[in-house]
Amino acid sequence: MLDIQLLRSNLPLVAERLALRGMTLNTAAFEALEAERKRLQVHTQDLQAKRNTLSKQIGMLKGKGEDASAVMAEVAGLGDALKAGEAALAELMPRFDTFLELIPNLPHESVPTGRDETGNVEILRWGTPRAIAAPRDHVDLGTALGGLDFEAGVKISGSRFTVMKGQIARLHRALTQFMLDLHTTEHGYTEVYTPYLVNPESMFGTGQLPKFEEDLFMVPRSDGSRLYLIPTAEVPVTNLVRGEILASDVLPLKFVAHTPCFRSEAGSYGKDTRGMIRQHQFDKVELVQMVRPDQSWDALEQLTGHAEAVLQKLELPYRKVALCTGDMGFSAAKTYDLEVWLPAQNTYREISSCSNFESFQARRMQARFRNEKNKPELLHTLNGSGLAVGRTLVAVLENYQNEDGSITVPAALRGYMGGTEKIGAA
RNA sequence: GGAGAGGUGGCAGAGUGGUCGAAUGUACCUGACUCGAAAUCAGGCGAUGUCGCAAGGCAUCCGUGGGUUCGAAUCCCACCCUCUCCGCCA
Repeated sequence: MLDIQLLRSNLPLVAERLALRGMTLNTAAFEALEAERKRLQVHTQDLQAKRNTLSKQIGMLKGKGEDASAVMAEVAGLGDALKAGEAALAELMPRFDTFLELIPNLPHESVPTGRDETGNVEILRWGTPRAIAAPRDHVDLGTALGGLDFEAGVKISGSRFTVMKGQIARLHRALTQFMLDLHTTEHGYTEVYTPYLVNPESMFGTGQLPKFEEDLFMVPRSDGSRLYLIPTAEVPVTNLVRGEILASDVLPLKFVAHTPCFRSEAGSYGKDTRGMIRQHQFDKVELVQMVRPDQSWDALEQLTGHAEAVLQKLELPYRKVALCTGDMGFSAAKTYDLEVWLPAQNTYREISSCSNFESFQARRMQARFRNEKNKPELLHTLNGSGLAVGRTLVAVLENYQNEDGSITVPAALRGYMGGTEKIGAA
């Protein structure tokens, strides 16, 4: 959520920055709502003030044993106007809030301008793709090894679900353990285990609701309430600080969590239908930071580096891309994507997304800390995948494939694989 | 699921219809004392919104949502959560 004061004081600037994202801000609608809000609020609060003053007089008169009937008659006359004002405000404010809640974050000035993903800017490439003659994709490799069973996933649940078995399942688990250990022991993150089902308030806090409900799996409950399956650990972990006022010296907070992620992928039918690239359920190791506002831009570079370290230790070639204004997510002020090399697709594919949200999520969540003046101030939140485990498995299978269809286990993972050096070797 | 207790400021904890946004303690900030610190003493110290150039004013907030009343932390209704005991259970 944007700062309402910014819209009031500099609406053209906000509209201009949002235009970079391809969004047209309805400034006339905002100004009309704002004018109405101001009129109603001032009017209503004025009436409330009158009522309060008169009611206090009644209290004092009665306390002294004097007659208060004249004042009581006066305050009774306020009743209808007051009720009408309060009702009108109660009707208007949700519309006002909704307008604000549907506005995405403003892109940081360093974000490249562009309409869509073609406007993204490559920052760097790391590693050199190994020459593989006629590379096979992870579907062929995993199926042949008996470790990926897409048909079983379809039978049990439906499309976009996969079953992993044997050494492939273990490799998947090894990747998770490796990532968690790396981030906790070398990058200073605290491991957390969180719920996978969260309430609507949490989804609102990180920005998935109200605008992106169709991307989520929802679980209705018998009492009429609802829970949502998390689409990323970002939601439960970032919401740890929702409604909190933190002491300044606990910042920065750095959390890492491994969770399954659930996405309905509505609107992506026909995209990446083959294999494990786009699933309704996948595992991810997520990095989350809560920092002081003056440190969030340094933190974004560091956090991205932590995600890159995973790829480097696995010796997987990748590139780092700065998303342009038109390709960024709703809540982000700036995002770097890490894209891993997939030989069978002969291209780089997203495996991590690292963003600074500045105060956008914190304002929705009312997540604050006490600053030097001892006043509550919104903190900044960041997160990034470190990494998406399913896609990392795909990358390992494809980049470490051998001519005979076996998979060499990356050196960094062998300790997690009981020393196994090769999967599917005779 | 059943029975009971409880949810008040950063924390602890008073407050059962009228100057209560809320005693007190603690934490925190400022000052005094001190070479410095601790202790002690004095003062200050909730959040959000809104109006205003400002000084400052006003509104709202005592788990949440309704209701009663001129007036609600306080009374009524519903719900949520926490704790204790019982039942069930990986």
